Amino acid sequence: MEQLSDHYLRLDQQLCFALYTCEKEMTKLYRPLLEDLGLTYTQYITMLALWEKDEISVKTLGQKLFLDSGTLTPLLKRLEASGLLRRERDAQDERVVIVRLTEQGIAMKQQACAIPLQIVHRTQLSPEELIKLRDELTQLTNILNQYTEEES
Amino acid sequence: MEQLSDHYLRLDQQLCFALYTCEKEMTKLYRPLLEDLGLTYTQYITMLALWEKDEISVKTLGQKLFLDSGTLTPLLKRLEASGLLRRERDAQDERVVIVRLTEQGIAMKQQACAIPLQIVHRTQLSPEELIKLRDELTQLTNILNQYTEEES
DNA sequence: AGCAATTAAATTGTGCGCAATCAGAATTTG
DNA sequence: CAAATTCTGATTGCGCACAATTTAATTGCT
Repeated sequence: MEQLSDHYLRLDQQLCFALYTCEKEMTKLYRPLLEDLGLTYTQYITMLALWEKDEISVKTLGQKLFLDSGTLTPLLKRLEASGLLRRERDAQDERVVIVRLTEQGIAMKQQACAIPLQIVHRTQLSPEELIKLRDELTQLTNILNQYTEEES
Repeated sequence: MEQLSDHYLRLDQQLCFALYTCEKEMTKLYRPLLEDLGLTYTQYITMLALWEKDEISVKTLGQKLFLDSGTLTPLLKRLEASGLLRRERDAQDERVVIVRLTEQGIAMKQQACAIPLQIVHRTQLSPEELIKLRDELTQLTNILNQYTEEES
C-alpha cells in the first residue's frame, strides 16, 4: 500500500521536474530556428548578451549569463571560429580576455530579431501571462541564488 | 541609438532565459542534498520515476522522463554500477531492456523522502504558489511539445 | 622591493542531452 | 514464407554545465 509520504516523491508533484522538462522543451523549440543561424541555444543567449553590450570581459559576460569559464571559453572559441567575434587580451590587464563582435557578429542581430516573436507566438501566452511567468521565474532564481551563494 | 526592436532581443526580456537560469539554479540547490545519496540530478528524477513504478522498459522510463536512450543507457549503467538497479533483457521481446530496482535502490527511497520538503522550504513559495507555478510550467511544456512533435 | 594573496582564464574530467546511425528483433505484407 | 518495415536499445559525436585544478598576471602588505 502506498504511503502518504510517497506523495511528496511523485514525479508529477515536483516543481523541479516541471521546470526541468519545460526548459528542455523550450530549448527544443529554439533549435530549428537557431539552426538557420548556425547557433546552439547557449551560443544564442551569449550573442543576445553581446548585442546588448559588446567589448566586455569573459568574467562580466559570465556574470550576465550565469556561466563560468569552463563553459564560456570553448563556446567563445567556437563563435570565434565561426567569425562572429574576436577574443583579445586586455592590454591593461593581461589576465582579462575581451570579447568583441565582428561585423558579421553584429550583422547577425538583424536575422535574429525575428526569433523572439515567433517563440512568443508558439507559447500561446498573452503578453501579460508571459511577463508574469517570466518575472516569477526570475524572482525564484534570485531566492534560490541566496542559498547557493551563501553556502560557497 | 537603440532601436525599438532591440527591446525584444534584450536578455532580461526573454522567458527562455528566465527558464534557463531558474532551472540551473534549482539543480544547483539539489546538488549538495543529492551528493549525500551519491546521485546527480538526472539520476534522482530517474529514481523518482522508478520508485513510483518499477520493472519498466527503458522506453517507458524515457517517455516518463522525456529522455532518450542516448541519455538513459549510460545513466542506467552508472546506477547499475552503483548497485541501485539491474538491467535485464525481456525474455518475451529481446529488444526490450527491463529496469529493476535492487533492495538497495528501494531502500534509498527512505533517505530521499526528506529532500522535497527541504527544497520547497527554500523556494519560499506557499503551497498554493508552488502548485500554480508548477502547473503553469507543465501546461506550457504540453503546448510547446505540440510544435516539436508535429515537426518530426 | 619582495612575497603572499587574489584574480581571470584555461584546462581537465565527469555527466548529461540529443541528433544521427547502427544492430538486432519483431511485425507486417505481398 | 520471404522481403520490407518497424521497433528498441546501444553507440557515437558534439556541445554544454560545472567542479576542481593550474597558470599567469596583478595587487596588497610589510
